[in-house]
Amino acid sequence: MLRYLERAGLVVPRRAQSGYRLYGIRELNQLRSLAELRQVFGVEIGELAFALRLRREPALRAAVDTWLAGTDAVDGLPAPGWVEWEQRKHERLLAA
Amino acid sequence: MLRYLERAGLVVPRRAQSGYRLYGIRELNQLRSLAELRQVFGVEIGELAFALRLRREPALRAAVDTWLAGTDAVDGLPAPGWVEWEQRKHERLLAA
DNA sequence: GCAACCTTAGCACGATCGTGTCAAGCTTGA
DNA sequence: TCAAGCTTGACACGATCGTGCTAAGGTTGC
Repeated sequence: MLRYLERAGLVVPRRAQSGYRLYGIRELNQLRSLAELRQVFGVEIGELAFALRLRREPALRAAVDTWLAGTDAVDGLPAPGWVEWEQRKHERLLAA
Repeated sequence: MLRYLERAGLVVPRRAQSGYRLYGIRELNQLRSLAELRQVFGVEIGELAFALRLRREPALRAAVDTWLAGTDAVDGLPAPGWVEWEQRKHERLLAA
């Protein structure tokens, strides 16, 4: 389990010269609050790792933000007839 | 596949009275850029859904931000001896 | 009215997740 | 030196992901 979290980059302990993992209070706190996050919000490990990626890769963050902006941008609009019409047309073309 | 994305809350088309899904240009754009996100950045569907959750649930966002702040906060510190010692002690106690 | 298309529900199936356990070897402390 | 404890690598195993397909039935357009 600890090695799994380490591979995910979430809780990475220091190493002694011998290679032993050194879990300090910092890591213990991370482990405790991670368990809380999972229990309270149902956050998966991969999801938290993704949030970490978002924070470390600005390009990814920008791309995701852009995508999400397009998602909930104009949500309450009534469907204009032409959209429905366009939709039919595109559906036909979607065979490709 | 489309129904899967819909259940994930990522691409949710309007519905006709009959129940038919109405995919307009907006949804087609979402689908296209979603495919690009996945291909370019290796983003999984669940991960994007999580980013959406982050944007919609402020409490979750705050909790995750706090956790991440603790993760990469003081990363370059040399290990003080007492941390190593504490680590031993806590390890003994971790049998519980 | 009928063919073509949509709906949901459900099963299948390989891939990955999350976790545990076992084997073989290196480290450490008394 | 020797037992206890750590390391990595590997396998196992249920659960979920991502995707496709089929079945049974409603909608639509000609």
